[in-house]
Amino acid sequence: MNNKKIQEERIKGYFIEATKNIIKSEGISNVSTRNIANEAGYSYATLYNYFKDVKELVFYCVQDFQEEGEIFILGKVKELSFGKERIKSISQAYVDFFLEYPNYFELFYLERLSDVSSTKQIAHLITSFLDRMSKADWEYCIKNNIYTRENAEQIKSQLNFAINGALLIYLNRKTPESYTEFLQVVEKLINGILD
Amino acid sequence: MNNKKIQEERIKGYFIEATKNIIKSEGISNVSTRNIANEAGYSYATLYNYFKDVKELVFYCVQDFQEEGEIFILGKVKELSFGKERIKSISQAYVDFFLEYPNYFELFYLERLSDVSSTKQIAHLITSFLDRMSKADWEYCIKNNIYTRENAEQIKSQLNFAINGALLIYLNRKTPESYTEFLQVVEKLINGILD
DNA sequence: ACAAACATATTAACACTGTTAATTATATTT
DNA sequence: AAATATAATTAACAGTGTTAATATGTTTGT
Repeated sequence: MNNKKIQEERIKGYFIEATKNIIKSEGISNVSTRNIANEAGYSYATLYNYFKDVKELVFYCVQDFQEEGEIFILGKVKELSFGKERIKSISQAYVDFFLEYPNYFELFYLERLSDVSSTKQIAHLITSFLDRMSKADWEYCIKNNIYTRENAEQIKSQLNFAINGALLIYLNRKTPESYTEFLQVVEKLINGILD
Repeated sequence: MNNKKIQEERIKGYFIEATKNIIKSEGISNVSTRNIANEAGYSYATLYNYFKDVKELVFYCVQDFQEEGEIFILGKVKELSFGKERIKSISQAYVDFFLEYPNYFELFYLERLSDVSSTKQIAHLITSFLDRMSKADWEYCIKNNIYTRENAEQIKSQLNFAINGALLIYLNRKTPESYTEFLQVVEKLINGILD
């Protein structure tokens, strides 16, 4: 009974790993059942013994990619102490992460959700990512009267929406046109919201 | 020479009209060459005599949908006079428009662009939509010292990113879960940015 | 009026896609 | 070793976008 579960999880893991590799290297538009199965070393139909559909499988990658993101972001702010400046740096690093891995942004925000049960949790995982990364800093700011709790909630929400909106428009609508221009826009945006 | 151009534009129009109808009623995921051609009264391959690919055709709909949006938004703010409150109402109406026609938001922001030449103009049309709708109000505010020009640019940018980010997360990630909750979030967001 | 040239529309075909059912292969249990 | 359960595979279906070859209609020159 337990062995069966372990083996099942292992095989699921092979499919997830294969999917991750394809998203990482070729982007989500190149993800297909045949493609995944080939990379995983199975036939394409085997996938359906372990996942409801290919969308469910694809969204299983979110968790792992987010762990990558956490490491990426924390690596960029590790020598900073809690506070407003660290929130700025985390926000900046969050943008940098998706600039370096635009395929992840596609998965996180652009890909249509499936109607499977786990969807809600994944969606929550995604939308609370930035907040989670800067949680301690916000608490610090509130405790030190830099922001009121109410004020903090408001600004946090603004920041999250604005940053993801900016990424959406840059990555999916190529506006502004140049990379450096976008970096300037983001910097102004973050400072404008937090100050 | 001119007749030919006229006829060509007419037939293009039939395809665009067909595509618009499908997007409107069934959503962008149900758009297909066969589907469009059937609605337009042609064979699916005929499409390629008039458009480089189906994505080019699909993005031709943006202009018409935006005109719908303009009418929708202006209809909701027509008795207001220029100023900050009108910017708020326009922003609110902008959100309302995409809440009523989420398929349009998908096309405007979620659909992957083609690499055809006209892409850049369409992308610009999309990303400057909200700014265009409130252009006169911003000028009014600057002239009346409600905002400095620099300040206005900053806030306009924040507003645009945040609103589209909020729509992205609500429409594509179902966060927050309820409609009414989202309306509250948006109202707070708009007020928070503009005040 | 007729044939040649051109423009346009259609069908057939290709290489894909996700998904399901039937079939085969592999373990497991009796 | 035989019977049973489990898992993986192939075949098939109904789609997709796109292209090439074919058929149709229109215009032009003789």
